[in-house]
Amino acid sequence: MDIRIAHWIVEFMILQPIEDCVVNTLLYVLPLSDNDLRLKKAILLRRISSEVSNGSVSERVLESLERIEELEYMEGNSILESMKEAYCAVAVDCTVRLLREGPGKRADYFDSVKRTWMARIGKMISGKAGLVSEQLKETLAQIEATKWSATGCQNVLNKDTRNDALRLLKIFLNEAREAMFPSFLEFTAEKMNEMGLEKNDFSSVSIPDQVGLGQRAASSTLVPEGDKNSEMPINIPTEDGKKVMLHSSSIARMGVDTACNKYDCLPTPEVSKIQEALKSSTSDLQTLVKDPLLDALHIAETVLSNTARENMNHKPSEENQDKVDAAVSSHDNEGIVEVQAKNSNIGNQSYQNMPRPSLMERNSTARTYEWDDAQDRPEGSSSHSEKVHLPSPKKRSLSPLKKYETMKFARRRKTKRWSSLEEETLRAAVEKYGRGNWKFILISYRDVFEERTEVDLKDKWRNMTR
DNA sequence: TTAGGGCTAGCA
DNA sequence: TGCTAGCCCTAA
Repeated sequence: MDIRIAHWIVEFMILQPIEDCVVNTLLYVLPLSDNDLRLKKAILLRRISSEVSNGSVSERVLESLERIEELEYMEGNSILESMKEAYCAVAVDCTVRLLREGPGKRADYFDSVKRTWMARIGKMISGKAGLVSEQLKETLAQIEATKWSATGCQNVLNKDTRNDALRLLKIFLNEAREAMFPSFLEFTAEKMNEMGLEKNDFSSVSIPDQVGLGQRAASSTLVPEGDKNSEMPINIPTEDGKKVMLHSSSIARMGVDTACNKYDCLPTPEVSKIQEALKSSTSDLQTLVKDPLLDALHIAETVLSNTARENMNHKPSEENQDKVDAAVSSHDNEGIVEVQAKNSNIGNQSYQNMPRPSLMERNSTARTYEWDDAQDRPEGSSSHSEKVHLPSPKKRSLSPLKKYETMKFARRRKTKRWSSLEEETLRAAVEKYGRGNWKFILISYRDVFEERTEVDLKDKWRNMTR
């Protein structure tokens, strides 16, 4: 699948109220680029949102917030105040949680204070990171004081830090989602609706390869280096038969200013100059280099005509074995089937008295040819000396010994019994996702079904339900 | 990718 | 020898 399409799908799905395992599966199976900062941010927000919906707050949320802060910094965006507050509240809750778990965890608490506050946040303050607020500094001082004061500890314990963290995280998530534009798919659908396009018109929307990955965000920093001058349009047909060209940068601008609806490729003098230079160098190249395709076509025609002539002059041999050899040496598949069928009928009497070969043997016998790049024609052969020779592979029959070697590689997998864990997982997965989604189930529980295929899952379910 | 027919290895 | 779980092949 095209990476751009994968990004559009992930970006759209990640904002939908669907289960995390579906999102995880999408992230696992779809080809994703590492350049789309917007998509990264969406994934991090989704991760935080999942934790919040589960009512849990962990240091993973802290890490996600820090990574979002890095992305915002890379995009040149300012940090939301709600994000700073949420970060502070999550840090407090992560630390106080250990204090609440009893005296036995007191050592862990001080360790957490050291890890979460002294190291992580202290480093951020010294580095002037965007998440640092006055509130955070004050909280740091209070937390540090609890290390030496019993009353300080009690004050911290009296606070409902969990709810504070969850509440502030929710506020931040709402603001962050509002700050982000609609997903590309939603945005495109909305724009097409505005243009009065029918649903069926989507099929006629052409999306060229050069359209960037998630490049519709406001900041031009989302466009990877090197792609900034290579924007290609998305052609969207309108009701009157004309086509509206949406450029990735234009789409980005539309995200900011939807009143702007006329777009073109960066009409700067520099771009025009480069375009002219490219056109000039292309024409120079065309005059210097002869297109090899024409020669290739000519050679192909010659080979085809020679082959046809050769087939017309071919005389069938008298012996049956020769018929088989002819079939083997022929490049015409229909010829192979036909002559093989004849041969099997010819030997039918003796064949009936023989034990029936296994399916594997039958298959390997029927297909026991191998490709050989070696030229089979003797050097200096007068009949072929004037023909054009291309290094094409040829089929040749194999000796019985060779057949056995080939069969060895097509041997059955060793039977592996299903463990109770595999059976239980399969049963639960079918209950959850339904029968028939074997590939999806396999990917979702790859760690359980380590050496299984989707067909194995299907077969096992068939056995279990017999 | 899935469904279903058919084959095979392993076991009682 | 018969049964069956697991595996393979092929059509859709």
